[in-house]
Amino acid sequence: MELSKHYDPAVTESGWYARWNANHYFNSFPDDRKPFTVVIPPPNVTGVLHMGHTLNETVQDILVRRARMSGFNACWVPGSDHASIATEARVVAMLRDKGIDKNSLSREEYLKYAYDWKETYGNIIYDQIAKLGCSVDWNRTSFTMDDHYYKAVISVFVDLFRKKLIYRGARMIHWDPAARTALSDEEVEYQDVEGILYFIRYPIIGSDEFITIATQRPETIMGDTAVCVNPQDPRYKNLKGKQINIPLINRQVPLIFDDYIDMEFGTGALKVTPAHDINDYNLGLKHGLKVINTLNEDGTLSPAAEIFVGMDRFEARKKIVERLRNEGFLMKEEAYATRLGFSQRSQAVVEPRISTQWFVNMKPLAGPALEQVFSGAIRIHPGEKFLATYKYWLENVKDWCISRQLWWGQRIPAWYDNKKRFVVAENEEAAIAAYRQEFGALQEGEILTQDEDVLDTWFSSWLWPMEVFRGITEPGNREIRYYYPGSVLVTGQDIIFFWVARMIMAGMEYMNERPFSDVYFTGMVRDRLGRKMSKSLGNSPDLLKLIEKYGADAVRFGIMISSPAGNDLLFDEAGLEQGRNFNNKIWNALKLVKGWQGRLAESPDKTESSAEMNFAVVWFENRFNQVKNEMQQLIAAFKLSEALKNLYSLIWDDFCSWYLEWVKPGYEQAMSPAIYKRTILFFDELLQWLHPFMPFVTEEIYHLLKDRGTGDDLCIKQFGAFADPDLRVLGTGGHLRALLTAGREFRQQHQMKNTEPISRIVLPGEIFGDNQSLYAIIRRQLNTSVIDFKTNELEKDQRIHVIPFLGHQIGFETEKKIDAVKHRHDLEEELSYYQGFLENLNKKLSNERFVKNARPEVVALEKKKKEDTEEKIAAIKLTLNG
RNA sequence: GGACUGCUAGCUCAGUUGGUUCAGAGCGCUGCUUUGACAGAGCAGAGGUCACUGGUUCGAACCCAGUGCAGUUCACCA
Repeated sequence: MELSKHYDPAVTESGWYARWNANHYFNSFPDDRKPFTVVIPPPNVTGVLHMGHTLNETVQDILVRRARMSGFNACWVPGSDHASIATEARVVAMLRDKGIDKNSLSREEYLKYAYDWKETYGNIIYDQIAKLGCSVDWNRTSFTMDDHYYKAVISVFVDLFRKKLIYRGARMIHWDPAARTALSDEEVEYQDVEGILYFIRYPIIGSDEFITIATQRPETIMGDTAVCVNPQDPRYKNLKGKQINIPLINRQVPLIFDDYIDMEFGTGALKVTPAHDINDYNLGLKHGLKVINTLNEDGTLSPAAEIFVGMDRFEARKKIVERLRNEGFLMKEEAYATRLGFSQRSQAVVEPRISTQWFVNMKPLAGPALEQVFSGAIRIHPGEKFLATYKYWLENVKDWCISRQLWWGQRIPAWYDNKKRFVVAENEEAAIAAYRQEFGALQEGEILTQDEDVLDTWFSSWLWPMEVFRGITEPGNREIRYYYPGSVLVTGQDIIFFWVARMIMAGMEYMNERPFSDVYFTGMVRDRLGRKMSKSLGNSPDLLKLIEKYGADAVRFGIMISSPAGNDLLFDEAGLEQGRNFNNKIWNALKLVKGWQGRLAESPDKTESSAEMNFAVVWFENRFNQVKNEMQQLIAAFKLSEALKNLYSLIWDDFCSWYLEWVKPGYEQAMSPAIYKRTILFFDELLQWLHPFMPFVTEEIYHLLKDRGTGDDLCIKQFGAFADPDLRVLGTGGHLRALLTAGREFRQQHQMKNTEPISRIVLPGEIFGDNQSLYAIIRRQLNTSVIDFKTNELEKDQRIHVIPFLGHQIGFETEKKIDAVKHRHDLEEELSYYQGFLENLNKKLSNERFVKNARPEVVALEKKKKEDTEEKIAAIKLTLNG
């Protein structure tokens, strides 16, 4: 069969993915093998996979495929997350485009639209996961709003409520005015912004005096219910018992005293607005102040504000500043650097707001989660970066606000009577029963009404490692017993609190066991210049287009090769190009090896060329063992990028550039069948080791290399055992390569083409021993027919070019005269380097303190270095004077 | 403001318990090479005061202290 010039991923990738699935290679069932369980961090159904997902999925696939090929029963569960706020925002926007107002719909009608949306986008994401080659078990696809999953979330809510770990109460929470819902602390992102500090004077009642306060938020003065100063502040001591008038609305509020006030800041006087600031709220509690909420849910001013009612808060700020200025209350404005909280999903500026919400009491859950990580039961990679953050968060964890004023999500299972008394139960029927028990029978005509709100998405995601195996809804079932706990969780470091810590809490609470043994945090994907990927910068590439252009293997390669463990990944298409070229390199090696198939010698091999005696074969086998050992260690330490680099270099340099050249038959020569067979085996195994990283090209070439029986697919081929490398063989290989390089350099310097033979090479015999196949390599690679070993008889002949080599001398004899001047110059430079080196060694060895204090091995090593260097110097001198 | 992490070749990063065959890799760069697997390539090569300043040590990219810069994260000072 004629093989194309370049490898073409498009034709092979879809075909192989379909075949793997048809053969159910990715479907897992509990059996006698050890499980290797990975649950995908479920992407939001709101959109498409971005490069961060691509990195995560690739890492997971590498680990899962490797486990599958290492005797484990690998199970990778795919799925998606309903992402309540984000999806609701998208669906509402979609409806608006269609001219439909969400508020005109019933809950049921709305949810129908939302589910349609989910079907469309969820499937796009799954298609991308497949295109990337991810070996997930599609039969296990889970969604956080599946029926059983929904039930699991509800039952966990009910259970935690009964355990008094969930409560309902009025608290100061973060309010997203755009999404019109409460948020958890984690969903608020702070940004430094340039603000203005306004100095406003408030009239003191019963005098002509004023007291000046400083604020960033003049639009909240209508919510002021006090002005506060430090009791130690001499400026204000005389104002005790005074009332203050709020400008514009003329409301009287008391002047209060509290240590909390920093006398240095601003004017040392604070306007207290308990409804709109957490600190003011606390002050209000302490001093029994009124709470006046001047903002509506959407961020406009409420009737309680009295003025500018219905105007947006930022617009109102401008107007109020204007009026304060006109009416003489605004004393000055100062530029002020501050920090504002933004909603992670809607980007709206978050408002502190007092509101009745549901909360999880986190402290009791945090303890075991902390212990799991600190005892080493759960290992975090890379540890040093995240341990401290993890610990701090858990030790200072605050209660988790879990209710959201949305429709897309699990509806809170609480039912209220007319008097707002409530019961929590799995469903309405149970609620009625529970109600009767707690409050007695319902009044005639009275009904219980379910809470309108839904739960935070993360309140469902935290059950993911359990409920994908129905561990909550069918506790103790066969699957949860087999697959739980999972092996490794791969995710972005940005959701360590949102998800990872909470999963550990839930796992400990409901399984009394960690949900996974290792957590591998990938970095953030940035562009080539280190900027975050964002839509507005247009630097976020389209995954499917990249796969179309380079192939999925190249995308995987490109993203892994530049992704050192735990560091941010600077995404650059150059890496993908490197991956594509790598595909092609392997493809061409295939073409070369296939070409030998028709040239196999008919007679059995003679001893000299038989594979076991052949230096190239022996050397490569050991080199491969060396890399296998290195890779094993690197992968165990989650250094996947390093492992891939080693393998890349093994294939490209050691296999293609050295090994294949060494065993390549000469022009019109036959190929040794024994060596051919070994070469195919090496190739097979190289593909196998590469397969987890680049599954498509390896599977394709594996099948082109040789006819395979049914079911002999690389995807499920089990790794064999491997030995430690023989270091002596590796050493000799290194010398051989150095010799060949020296020969090439010699040719380069003297403009000798490869076709022009070197008539004779003189080598010190002790370096390479008596392996004939090795000398055969030297002869062919350097294009020479004669190798002599009489180094001490190197004639003083213009045609002999003598160079120092590993403390010895080697000579190249040619037909033409060589340029001796440049040669001398190089040698002299080399000589002076070694002389300097020797001087240092001598200095060190004559230093009594060194000889006395250093370990004996080190001293011996230095002495050996000295001897070697002296030998080298002698060899160079001999050459120069020779 | 606190905490953490990093600073090694033009770029991205390795460098395990301190020992000048240890200053490395990939990409990029420079030169040469085109009938025989591969120009999506081959071969050869150039590039670094290991952020800075001190200290410990016979010896420091590596350990310690300080400084600078960058990044991450936490924090209620209006």
